[in-house]
Amino acid sequence: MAELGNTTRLAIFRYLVKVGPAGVPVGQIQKALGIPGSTLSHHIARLVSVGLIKKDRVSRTLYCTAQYPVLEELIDFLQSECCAGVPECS
Amino acid sequence: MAELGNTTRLAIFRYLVKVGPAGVPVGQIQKALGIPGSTLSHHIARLVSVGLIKKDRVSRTLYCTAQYPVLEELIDFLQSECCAGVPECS
DNA sequence: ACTATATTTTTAGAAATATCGAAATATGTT
DNA sequence: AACATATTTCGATATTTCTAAAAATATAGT
Repeated sequence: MAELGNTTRLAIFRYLVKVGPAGVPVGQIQKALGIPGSTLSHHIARLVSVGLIKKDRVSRTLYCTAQYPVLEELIDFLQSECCAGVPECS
Repeated sequence: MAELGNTTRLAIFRYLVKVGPAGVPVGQIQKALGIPGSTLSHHIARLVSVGLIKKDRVSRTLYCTAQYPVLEELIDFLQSECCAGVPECS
C-alpha cells in the first residue's frame, strides 16, 4: 500500500492504467507527467519491486505496463478488513 | 492510502476493525499491540485526520472506532482504477 | 486542593524517502 | 569505431516520517 501512497507513484500507476495493456515507454511517462528521468526511474523501480507494474525492453526503449493481480490482492485484502462483520460493505 | 501504508497504523486499524463498532480505549490498543503511548497517539492522530477512525471521549478514556466510509471510498477508487477496461477485475 | 489515571503535546534524534543533476550503461545506427 | 537515443545509477541534499522519553493536559475521585 505504501507504494501507492506516494502521489507521484500513484500518478504513474494511474497513467499506466489509462494507457492500457500495450504499455508505454518510460520517456513518454516522463513527458506526460513532467518528472525528471532519474526521479521517475526510482519510482518505477519501486512499483516494479512490488509487482504493480512491469517493464519490457524493446530494443532501446523500456515499456511499462500496469499489472493487475497485485492490485486485486490489495482490494481483496481491504475488502476483507473492511467487511469483517460490516454488512454495508459490498 | 499512505496512512494505511504504514505497518503500525495498519495494525492499529485492523485491530479496531476486529474489536468492532463498540470501539476500544487507546490504552487497550497500547497494551494489545505493545506500542508506547506517545507513538500510538501520533499514529492515531493521523488515522483520525483522514477519517479512517474516530475518537470519542467517555470521561477519562478515549474510545477509538474504525470508520468505514473512507475505506469504502478507497476501495471504490482502486476498483475504478483497476477495472478501467480490465474485465477480469470484479 | 491533592492524587491518580488516560492521553496528548513537545521535542529531538535516527531512519527512510524524495528529488534531481551528472555520469554511466545499454542498445541501435551510420 | 563513433554517435545518438533511452534509461539507470551515483551522489548529494532536502524533506518527511518514525520513534519514544519527558512534560503537559484533561478528567475524575478523595
